[in-house]
Amino acid sequence: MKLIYAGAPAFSVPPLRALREAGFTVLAVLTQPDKPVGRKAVLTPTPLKSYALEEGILVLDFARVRDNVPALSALGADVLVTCAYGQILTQEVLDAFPAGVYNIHASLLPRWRGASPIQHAILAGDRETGVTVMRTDIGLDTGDILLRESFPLSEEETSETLSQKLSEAGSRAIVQALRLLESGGAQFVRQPQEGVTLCKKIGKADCEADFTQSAQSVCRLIRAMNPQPLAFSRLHGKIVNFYFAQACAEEGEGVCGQVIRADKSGIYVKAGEGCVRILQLQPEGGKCMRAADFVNGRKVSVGDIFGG
RNA sequence: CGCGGGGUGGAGCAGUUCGGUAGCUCGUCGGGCUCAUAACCCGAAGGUCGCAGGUUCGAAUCCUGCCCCCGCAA
Repeated sequence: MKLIYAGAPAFSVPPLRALREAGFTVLAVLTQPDKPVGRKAVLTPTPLKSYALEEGILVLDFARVRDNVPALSALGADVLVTCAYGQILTQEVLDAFPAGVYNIHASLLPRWRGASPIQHAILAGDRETGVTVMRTDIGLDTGDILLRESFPLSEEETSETLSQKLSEAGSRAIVQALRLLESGGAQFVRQPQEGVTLCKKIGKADCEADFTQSAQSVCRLIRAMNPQPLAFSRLHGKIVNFYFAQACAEEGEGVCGQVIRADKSGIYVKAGEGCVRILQLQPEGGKCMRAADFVNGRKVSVGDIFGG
């Protein structure tokens, strides 16, 4: 079975590797054009493109796939596998693959259709998550399900660690899925009407910690936004990004967002319910550091208030 | 030329305005106290103050050029 693989972020690399190791022929990799990254706006290829180039795979990085259907068809692939590709496919694109278009999605559909399933599963405190391989249709992650792989989601997981696990699960799932297709044993299940949730792309504006909420919620936000784009708050008028924190029961006088204890064990911030023990953070303009170091440099002390 | 912060012993910072023997907290090592300790007390080691040049009797500090790190925005 010959295929074209579409993706972009690091998340999409392992499944491609797995498909090739499983013996599938990857005719080309479809990805996003290089984008300017960082302060110096250095033109940077997507992780998937870098991998493809190293492996000597043909790379197609159209700004708009929909305008390049003939070029895709010309390769003669049976299927298109997509994984966090980042472009909406048109019917014309879907029709260009005789054996169909399949997507690896990082949630248990129909929950968390959309752009940020991993972050939202953590934000919502889901107890379970996983990956879904579905037959792509014209809707937003609405296609029929071929198979899913699920596992428990602990309160320790960050988007980074969860993303790795899901990427590995997705690798196993897509290989299994394509084998089912080849053998003719594929069975599709329509997505249920119940349990549908949507998630949009996450921006920095969604990352500001609200200490009037429960400590658990704040910690979920921090875990969901680690390592990108990072949950934050303001202290003395400057932005402070949070890397790691734990909810705890520390008691103390103060308003929500106020520091009730600060020592080498962490910075304890009073929340709507419970207390957020910050363990690792990064001041605006500075490097990521342990809370103990931040306290050491006298950048925060008991009574200071986050969120001002 | 998108806006801004920063480079000072192993870590986090002060000192730079108004040049004059390099300081604080933590860590490390040694010793002490203690049933014990992440607690406390005493002591020690450890720094080309990002790099280069300039001004000066004297530069972390003033002037010029360069390198590197980071936040926001894209």
